[in-house]
Amino acid sequence: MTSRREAVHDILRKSEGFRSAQDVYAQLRSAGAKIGLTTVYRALQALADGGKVDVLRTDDGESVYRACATDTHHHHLVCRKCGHTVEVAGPAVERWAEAVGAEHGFTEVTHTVEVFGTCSGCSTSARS
Amino acid sequence: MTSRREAVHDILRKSEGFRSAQDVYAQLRSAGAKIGLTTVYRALQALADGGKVDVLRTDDGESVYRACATDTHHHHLVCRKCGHTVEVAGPAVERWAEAVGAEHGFTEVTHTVEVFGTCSGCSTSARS
DNA sequence: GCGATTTTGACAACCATTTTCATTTCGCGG
DNA sequence: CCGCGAAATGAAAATGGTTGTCAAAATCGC
Repeated sequence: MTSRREAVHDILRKSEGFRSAQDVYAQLRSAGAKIGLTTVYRALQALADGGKVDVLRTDDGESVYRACATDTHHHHLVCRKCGHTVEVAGPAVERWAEAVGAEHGFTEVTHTVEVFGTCSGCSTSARS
Repeated sequence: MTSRREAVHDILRKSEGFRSAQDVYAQLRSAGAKIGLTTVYRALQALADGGKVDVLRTDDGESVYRACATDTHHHHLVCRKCGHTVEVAGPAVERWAEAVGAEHGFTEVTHTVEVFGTCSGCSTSARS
């Protein structure tokens, strides 16, 4: 684990929601770190490859990253307003995906699931 | 519904799996149509906005499109090898997403789900 | 300390997608 | 059919997230 990867991982550990490479880079630079954008991308990729970080694609096509709170398989419930993110287990989804795959003769079935909503904090402030 | 949008929609209706804008453009041009890449993108966007076409983002971040076989809410089971796609209903997923959202105090809950696997055709040929 | 290997950073390159703007097409009413 | 305003189009330029390149720096293991 090199110092740059550690710095990148640290930012994600201290963040609550998903962060883009551009975000992480901007934050590190404004904190005075000497790090290149390419290095940020590569660090994020290495962290993701090592299972330390989750990646998802936004509607815009950009990759965003979040430090894993748990090693177990999980999904994300993300506030569409503030980005607040909760890791959730999805046993019902796993079962459904397996069943649907089997029903149509598919093997090696994998799935992606993301859930979006408005969190209680944002619902409350939107009303005031 | 303009002639360009109709042409684009036609390509998707005659395709089985998801197609990228670049694919659709290449096919239209090689069939002799005089159409611009930008127009393809805009036609796809209009079709998606009108609910006639599903969009999803690939792992590469590229958008791909598929004509909707049904107006009802559905998900996709996609072969990772050949692109063969089946539309599937997911009542268990809907219930789970609602429950998970409610459990964490979220409102206006939406979800994205895609399922990937190797279809029976590809499993069979991979073995030969 | 040393050599081999890996990582880094700045810059260039890539590529899907969107913007710009002049032109064409569309849809409607007369 | 014609005229008109609005919408759509196409080509070229621009955008911006991401990756490749390559020399230099850092790391690793002995």
